[in-house]
Formats: sequence, C-alpha cells, structure tokens
Amino acid sequence: MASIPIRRATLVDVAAAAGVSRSTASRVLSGEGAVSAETEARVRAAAAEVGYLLNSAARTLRTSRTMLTGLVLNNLVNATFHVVAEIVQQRLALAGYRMILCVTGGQAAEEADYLQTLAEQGVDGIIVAGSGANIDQLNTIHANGTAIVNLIRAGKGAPGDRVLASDRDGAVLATQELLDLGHRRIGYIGGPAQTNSGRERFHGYRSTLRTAGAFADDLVLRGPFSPDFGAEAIKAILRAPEPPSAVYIANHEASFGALPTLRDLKVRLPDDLSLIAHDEPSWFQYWDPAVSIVDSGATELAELAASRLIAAMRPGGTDDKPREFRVGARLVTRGSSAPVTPRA
Amino acid sequence: MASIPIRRATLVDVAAAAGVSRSTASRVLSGEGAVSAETEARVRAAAAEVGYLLNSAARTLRTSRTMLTGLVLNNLVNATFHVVAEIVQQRLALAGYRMILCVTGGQAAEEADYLQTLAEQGVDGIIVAGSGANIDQLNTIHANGTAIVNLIRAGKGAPGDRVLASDRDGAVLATQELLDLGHRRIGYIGGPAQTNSGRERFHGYRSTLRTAGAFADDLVLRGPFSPDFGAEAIKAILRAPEPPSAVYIANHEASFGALPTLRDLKVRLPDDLSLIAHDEPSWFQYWDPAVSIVDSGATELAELAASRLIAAMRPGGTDDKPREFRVGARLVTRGSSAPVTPRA
DNA sequence: ACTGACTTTGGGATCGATCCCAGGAATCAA
DNA sequence: TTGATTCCTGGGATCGATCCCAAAGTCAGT
Repeated sequence: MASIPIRRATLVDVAAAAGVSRSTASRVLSGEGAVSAETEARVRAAAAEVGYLLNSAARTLRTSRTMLTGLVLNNLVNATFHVVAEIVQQRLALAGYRMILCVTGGQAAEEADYLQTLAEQGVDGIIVAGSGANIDQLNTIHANGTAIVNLIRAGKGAPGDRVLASDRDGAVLATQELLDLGHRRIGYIGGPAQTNSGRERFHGYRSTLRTAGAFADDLVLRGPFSPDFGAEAIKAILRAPEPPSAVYIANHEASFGALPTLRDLKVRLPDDLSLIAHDEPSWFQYWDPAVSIVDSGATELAELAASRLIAAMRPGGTDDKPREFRVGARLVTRGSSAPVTPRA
Repeated sequence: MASIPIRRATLVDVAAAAGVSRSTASRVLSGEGAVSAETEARVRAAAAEVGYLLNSAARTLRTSRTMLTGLVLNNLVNATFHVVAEIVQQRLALAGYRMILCVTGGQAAEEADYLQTLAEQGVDGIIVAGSGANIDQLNTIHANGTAIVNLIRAGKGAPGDRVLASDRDGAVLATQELLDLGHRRIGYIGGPAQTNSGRERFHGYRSTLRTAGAFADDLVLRGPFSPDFGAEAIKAILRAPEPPSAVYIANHEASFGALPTLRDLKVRLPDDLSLIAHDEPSWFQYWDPAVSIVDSGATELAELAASRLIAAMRPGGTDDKPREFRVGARLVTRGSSAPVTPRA
C-alpha cells in the first residue's frame, strides 16, 4: 500500500510546500528567530503534510551540539548501577538529551574504546562511573568541550564534577549503631583494600571502633566481591576463639553468601548475631529477619549526577570550577540488628 | 597547561600535515578505497600527530548511516530487562554499534516520544520491548529504512522480526512437572488477563490441567504485578475449602510477596506445598528452600534480538520477510517442588 | 616505444540544516 | 511626506566527511 519513500523529506521540501524559503522553514521548526504567526502555521502544516523529520546529523554538523550524552558503567546487574542507569536516562530525557549506554564489564581497555566512540559521536556530556583509569583520555575529551561528571568513583585528576557516595560515613553509621546497641565484638567482612569502597568503608569501621576502644584485628576479613567469599568469611569469623556478637558486612556480594550460610548454620539473627549489610538488594527486606542496611542512595546519586551534567552542558557551563558532592548514607534499621544479649 | 583547542582537527588538517589531499586522507581513515602502503602510514602518523577525531555527524550526513541503535523498554529494575539491556548493548558494541537507551516506564506516550527522537537521530535499528502500542509509528520508521526487532512483546502488525519468550510452554513445563510429581490440586497465581504473558501462561497452565482432568476454577487467582497481590493471593488460595498441594506462581512480582507470606504462615516448602515460580530473580536460589523456577531465558532472548537486528541493519537486510523466533523455556528444579505427600 | 589495463591521487560536488547579512515591508515619530 | 527603527524574509556560505569522475602514474606485453 504505502510506497517506500526513496528520500526523506527535507527542509527544502517543507519550504516548497509552504511557499517560503529554507531559512524561514528552519526558523519555524528550530524555534530560533522571529516568524509571523501566519507563516509559522503554514510551515507547520506543510511539515506535517510532507512528513518532515529533522535530520539530526545535519543540525549537529552546523551547530556542533548533538543533544547526546553517554553513561559509562561496569554492569547493570548490580542494583546500584541499574538504578543509576534508569534514573539518569530519564532525567536526561526530561532535559531533551538522549543517552548512549556503555557497559564496560570493568575493563579499562573497553572503557577507553567507549570513550573514544563517545568522543567521535560528539556527545555533549558523559557520566562516568568507571574504572578510574583513562584519566588522560577524559581530560582530552573535556578539553575539547565535552562536559564530564564522575559518579561513585573518580580517578585522581579526572576532570569535571564528582558525585560520590559517603562510604566512610555509611560504615561509621553501621558500626556506631552496633556499638550503641551494646556490642563490643563487631566483625567486619569487606571488599579488597585496592578498591575505593573497600578502603573507605574499612576506615570508617576501624576508626569508629578505635575511638570506642573496641577494634580487634582478628574480626576483620577482606576479600573479593563474591558470594563464596561471604560464605567462607562468615564461617571463619564465627570460628574465632572469641566470636563477635555483631557483624557489619560491607561487601555487597559477600552478603549474598553470608546470609544463607548463617541460616544453614542455624545462627539466629539477631539473637545469636546482629548483622548490618551495605547497600540494598531489594530482597533483603524479605529475609527472615529483614536485614538492616546502610543505603548509599543510588537514586539520589543518579539524580545529582544528571543535574550536574545538565548544568555543565549549558553553553559556557564547563567553565565552572569542578566541585565534589557527597550523597549522605542512610541507616535502615530492620530486624537483623538488636541490643546485645548476655551470652547464656 | 594544555591550551583549549578552539577547533577540533579535521580531515583537511590531517591531509595538510601528511601532504596529501582530503580524499586520500579520507580513504585511509575510513578504510574505503585503495591507498599505497607508504601513503597510508604517512596519513596515520599525521592523524595521530594533529589529534584527529572523526566527526560522526559529518560522516552520517554524507553516508546516511549512523551506527547508532536504540533499545526501548519499560524499566531496568525488572531482572529480565536489565539483563537484556546489558547483553544487547555489549553484542551491538562488538558489531560496532552504539546503543541509545530509552526507558519508557510502560507509558505508550513516552514510548512514542522516544521513537520520534530515535528516528530523528537516524538510528540504523531499534529493538523494542515495548507497550505494543505505536504500531503505526513503528511502521513509518521501518518504511524509512530503519531495521526493527520486537522483543518479548510484539504488537499486532508491528514490522520486523519478533523474538519472543515461550510463556505458554514455560507454564506447561511448570504445570506438567507438578502433575508428574503426583499433584492434582495445583493453584495458579498469575498476571492480569490483559497482558500477553498473563494470558499465555494461564492458557498453558489451564490446558495442561484440563488434559489431565485436574483443572479447578477455584484455585486460579490473577491480579496486578505487585508483591502485595502475591501476599493476598497466596493467603486466599490456602483458605480454599480444599487447598492445593502445589502452586505455580506465574506473576513475577507476586512471588516476592508470596514467599515471605508462606514463611510467616509457617507453610513448609515443599512438605506442605510445592511451589514453582516464573523467571529468575537472582535471590530465589538463596531462599529456604531454593525456589524451583521456569527460566524464560533473558540472556538468549537478548542475544538473539541483537543478532537479528545486526543482520537486518546490513545494507539490504531489511528486505527479508519478518520472522518469528521463540526462545524455549527451561525448568530449573530446586528444593521448593517435590512429590506430593499424603495428607496426614 | 606504444597501447591497454590497472592502481593511486586530487578536486568539485554533495548530504541537510543553520548562520549571517542584506533587502523589503511595516510601524512610528517628527 | 520623510527618515529612522523594527520586523520578517530570502539566499549565499558553511559545518566535515565522502562520492564520483578524471587525470596521472605504473606496469606488462607486443
């Protein structure tokens, strides 16, 4: 029925149909410049009639604005990341920007490739929740006039605003809560010391306990982000000569292994052990008992990052000095943490 | 230190630095056309020297290929969708395509806006796991030469290949498994009849039971995709005059409400009730007991959709007749389903 | 040395929208 | 009526890469 158009309608076609010049048609459809009301109506009608569709590439070539952005992150499986991706995309869309998604798998080399193609694409801005490598490349891109926002992680010397979680504060919140509940022997299961969050959370935990005079080396276990490590770690920590009455699990994936293991070992939460985990897989609330957590605020991080990027993409916005933002951590107390009970 | 470049280097700059013409520089850097090895080396060196970066907009304007694609889906919170987004993006990247992510929130109007901007952007192809509305718009876009693949859902009359889950077969698998375990009273908690999956899964369930002569109206509950509905539904079904010995929960979100409710009611799985759920939130494996599921194969759906899109985007690829693909469902038997036990 | 075939190179034209400038119409004050 | 000002409109030039055609260079075979 419908014949396949050989060629999309262009502004010239619209202009011809409306009986005006290219320039006038452009003024109407781009919204820039003054046009009489009558002409405007005629052009809009003509555009609809010929089925006009903007050719972004042509506009971009002339204006050198793409209204495209990029989001670079490790994966979407981690709850923090898919929340970030969804919210950032929707906020950017409200401001008229499209978002190119780049999932790096945590590989610095892939990240570099993605940054390269984003630059070629001429994106107006990039949000990087990345490896922290490729700093030079980011600086080059930034120097070419592309807005940059660093999210969650930020390499030393990276250009643009930084929107960071409060890992240290979150750890302090969890540890202090357990101290306030009367616990003194408080275990720590965390991520590797090489990672940003692994370091910051550990420092928050340690300094809080030191201040309380309750820090003990033998209750600290740090390892890879995996459920298996969590299962092993929780077993190890309970085998200690003087086992803890509470544990703070700062390693997200490790908690997936630790919780079922505790159940299988018939360790009752919170009677035998108080537990606070870090970050929110949606299902911790369904656990028995519901698991207390430190929430780093993925939603707020995403919203802030998007709004900072939008601000930086405004013409001239890149000139501002880079700023650092911290989204505060929040303690969500649920059934897995309770006042210490005297050992039977 | 580094001065801010006023203007990005262009092919003309590269050509000048290499002492050749624009055309030759273009031939080298685009990889089209024959160039002597010596010239090629000179051009590449010049490109690196001046810091040349391709201007995609200019290339697109000339070639009318963008190497951009779009992925349209409801949300990223649902595990199926974020798995799809991650895999599709990575497969497309391997083939050299960038992917614009569009999260619609299930709103047909937003979806229409996104499709419009994707068309303006001139994407080479779109994967839609969408509302099933906006069929006319999809047809217009398709007629303009954009490849389309419908994923998971597909509106009647939508253009392009369809890559669908086997909802009906999955339901049959679950129901037949429960029958094979000796159950006769098998409950159903599913999604609304207006939804594709709600309809197909119910039909699979019902026809399997009918064939076995075991279908009973009073054990069927269909409602919204929410944990609350699941909690209510499981309570209602257990209050039946003659309660079921097994239940198939075809409504993903409902299972989040049903499982904790069963625990709170002290209904032991699988002794008091066998249970099979549909689709895989990662944590069902950690439940006590681990929950048997029907896996619709999000990974396979995503890979197939990506490869079909890539095929359709090959020049001339759109001419093929649209095809429908079904990714088979798979039963993952875990601890929550077991042979029926004679009632005490 | 000459022809024909092939390889390599250069430059004009082009994709489609916007910018810039100039000219004509309309408005207003003197 | 005239001149100054503002408003609207049209057309040439432009963004940067690629396409197309023609010219120049290379080589083998006679």
